[in-house]
Amino acid sequence: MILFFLLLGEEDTSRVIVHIDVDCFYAQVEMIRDPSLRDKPLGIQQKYIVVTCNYVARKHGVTKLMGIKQAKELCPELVLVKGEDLTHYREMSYRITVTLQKFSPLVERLGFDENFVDVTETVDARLKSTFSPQLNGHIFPEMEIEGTYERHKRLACGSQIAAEMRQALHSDLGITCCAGIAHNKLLAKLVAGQHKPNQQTSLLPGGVGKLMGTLKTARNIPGIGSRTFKRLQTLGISTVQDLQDAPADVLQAEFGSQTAQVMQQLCRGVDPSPVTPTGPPQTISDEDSFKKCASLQDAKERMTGLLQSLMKRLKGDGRFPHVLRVTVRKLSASNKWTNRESRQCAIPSHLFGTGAEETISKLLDLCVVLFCKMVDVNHPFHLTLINICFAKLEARS
DNA sequence: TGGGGTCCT
DNA sequence: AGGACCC
Repeated sequence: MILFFLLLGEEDTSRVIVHIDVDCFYAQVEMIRDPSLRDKPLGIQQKYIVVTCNYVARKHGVTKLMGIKQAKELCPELVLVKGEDLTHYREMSYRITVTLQKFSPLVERLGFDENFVDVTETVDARLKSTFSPQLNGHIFPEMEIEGTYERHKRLACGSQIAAEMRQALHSDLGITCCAGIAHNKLLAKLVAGQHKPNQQTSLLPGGVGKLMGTLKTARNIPGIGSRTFKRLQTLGISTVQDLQDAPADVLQAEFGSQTAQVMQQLCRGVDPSPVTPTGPPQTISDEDSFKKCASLQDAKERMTGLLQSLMKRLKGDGRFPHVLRVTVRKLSASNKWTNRESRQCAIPSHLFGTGAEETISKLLDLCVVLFCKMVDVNHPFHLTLINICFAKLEARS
């Protein structure tokens, strides 16, 4: 049946995808670590930015990525916890993914605080035992339709599984989250945001157009980033409706036929991309930003610190990296971001054979070589960021 | 605007 | 090695 429709170019609406989006993730982790923070306005601080905050702080108008100064003006009682060290967030993030993997092996991470889960097979298995679930949580669009639940058993079953996932996250880890349930990743993610925090929403197939219509601009479609959006605006395209109405040949001329087709599918709520299980990380990196680094000595001290914390993470991972990359950001007249430069080299395997001290010192030597390919240390320089990345992680042979 | 990540060109 | 995207 499915194959027949796909051969006719119809989209596959038979999957059941759950998107899990943790509420104000870093703030929750800190509130779990220190429950006395629960009823206080809390912001997580990285450098001079509040990267996220709890809902008490949001009531006072504090938002994500707000400057400390402005946040304190809006909310003088704001409690700030430093969050530059991601260790605890990373650990909780993986515990969340592991918990979700008990429901299906098809779990895809997106950042530290979002996961997609394809529960199609679980739904099919449950529905075989002639059991008719009620829909759990909110429904989009919000309206009473006769027979809604009967005609959408698979969605209702998915919503029950989502509720069980959220219960497991809460009882096992103390984490609250939102969930979106729909027939593809795009729609599951978008619908999850309809009721926040700590709630879940299921999308009826008939509500796709309305859901896409809630987006302010095409920029709000995941997959259409700032660069692509600027190019669209060049063509006079700004809203989702503009994109839906745009002639295919106009988009093809600007973006090529493949990306043009993907964009026109996305703006209609069509997303055939599979949930791809994430597996162990491809890279392990650590970075630090600062006002000024202007000497090789300073850079070496900073890189040593980064290498020390990277080595601890590597021990937990169990694999060994075969590539080392150093990235710097130079203080630049104009472009604050995208002005990073990087150099990489192979890591000789024997380097991890000896003690940690030895290893770090040899890695630092490699870092200095890479660093000097980007920075003329005989000339004055001014860096604002250094990143060290381990890549090509493989089991030791 | 942080401190991470992914994949593609 | 850089660029786009995501959080």
